[in-house]
Amino acid sequence: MTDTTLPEQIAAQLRRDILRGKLPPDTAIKERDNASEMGVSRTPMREAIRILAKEGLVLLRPSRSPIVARPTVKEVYDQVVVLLTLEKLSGQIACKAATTADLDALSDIHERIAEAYDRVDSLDLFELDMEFHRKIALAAHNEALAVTHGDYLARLWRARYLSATMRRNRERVVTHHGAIMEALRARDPRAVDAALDQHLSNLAEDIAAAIEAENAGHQGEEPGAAGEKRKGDS
Amino acid sequence: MTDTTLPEQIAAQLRRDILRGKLPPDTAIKERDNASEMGVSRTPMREAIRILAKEGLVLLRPSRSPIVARPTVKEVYDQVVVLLTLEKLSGQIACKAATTADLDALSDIHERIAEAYDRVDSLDLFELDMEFHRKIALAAHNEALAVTHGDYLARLWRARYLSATMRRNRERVVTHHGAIMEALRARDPRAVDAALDQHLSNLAEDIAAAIEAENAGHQGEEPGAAGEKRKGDS
DNA sequence: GGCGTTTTTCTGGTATACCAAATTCTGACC
DNA sequence: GGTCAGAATTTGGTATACCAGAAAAACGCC
Repeated sequence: MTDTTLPEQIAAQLRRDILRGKLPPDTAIKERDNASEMGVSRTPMREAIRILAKEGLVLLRPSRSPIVARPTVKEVYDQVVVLLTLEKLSGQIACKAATTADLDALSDIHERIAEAYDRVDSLDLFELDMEFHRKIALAAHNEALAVTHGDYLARLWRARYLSATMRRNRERVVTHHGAIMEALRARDPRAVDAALDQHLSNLAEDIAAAIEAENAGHQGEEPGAAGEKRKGDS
Repeated sequence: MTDTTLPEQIAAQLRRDILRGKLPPDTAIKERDNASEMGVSRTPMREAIRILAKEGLVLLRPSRSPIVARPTVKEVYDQVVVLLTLEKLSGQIACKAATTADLDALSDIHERIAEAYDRVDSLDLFELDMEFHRKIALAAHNEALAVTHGDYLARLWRARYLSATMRRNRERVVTHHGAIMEALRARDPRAVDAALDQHLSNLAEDIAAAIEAENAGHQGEEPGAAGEKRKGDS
């Protein structure tokens, strides 16, 4: 909350640019240029970059320009594993700790997603989906868990955005969300576990496919190569 | 670790001060004063404070001096729950992914702890213990998991340090670590799960007791900013 | 003509000066 | 004497100027 802080605003703007593809992977984020371009100073821009670095969207290198991260399939998959674990933990705790208000809020988001799925922009839809998952973590009433879970959600934003853009699975998403909700309302830990497992396992596959597709496309520079750029095309 | 970056150094220094009690909870960290006191500028001090804030050691308030965090019992307990979950996940994955080199490194730390337990300073011992748990996460070869797990380890440093200082449990710690190691060597997921569960559940109790004890008598804070003086009774 | 060295430049790191908001102290009025 | 308002001080937020290290380009030597 209190997202009126300047570095947060800058970070949000950059985040959208990255997610929308305006700043593709490997793009250098020069704090000086970006700062003057956005009409702010280097100091808040610097902090904004750190925020994005913490989220894993940009990669900080010593004595080098930060660049937009190009996560490997394994990295993303590993992150999904952690996200799945955290969300399952949230579900388990939520079976005991969730209030009816929590569950109602979850239902509300669920219905908004079902209603808006075919209508809104992918990115906006994504914020809704993220809100749904965030509410699950919130329902556990464990702040540390909610924060860390939220961090992973943010980190996986781009990957999930890619997967969601390349093939929207309305039925699957809505059905899965419904199953999760039902299990939570029944306060049945095993059912929650199963529902989350299925939902996020499918997500992992989609994301892996999306990342593979994206990385297959650029085929140019890869990690490890020092100066292997446009050499030899004269 | 080659991260000799200035903000990291400052953060490390402040971290030790906080853990050692030189900066007790609720102490204001005025970036201006601290900066000039340590002979650096506000900029790196500012970043250092952000690092500690991310670790949960200090609390950032809008338009107010950051203060050393005084976590409640519930907050710490919640964090232990997450740590336990992450470490159990690490153990599960490590049963398949760990190399013999990983396990050997773990054994090495284990023996160093057993050998040094009654000899070294609590804080130094703690870094060893932390290294043991970090190695477990490392053995899963999942970077995101290792990083997040490491974050929680760092966040719980102070609480674990308090608990370890107030009552050292040599037998328990060494025995538990041994059990974890054996289970990992056997690559038996269930045994690993049980061993970690037992170890960290006990830890949770100890930590809760330590935090409660500290918060119970926190009205008499300021037992000496630079040195610990037992000026209570007698 | 190729390769090594030097110089130039670009970039992030650090220090400092300025600004705005908030808290607190003080003084006046009720 | 208590309380509220205003001014000054404190403190974090922001902008900018300076510095050091590294990459790249250009020049010169082999």
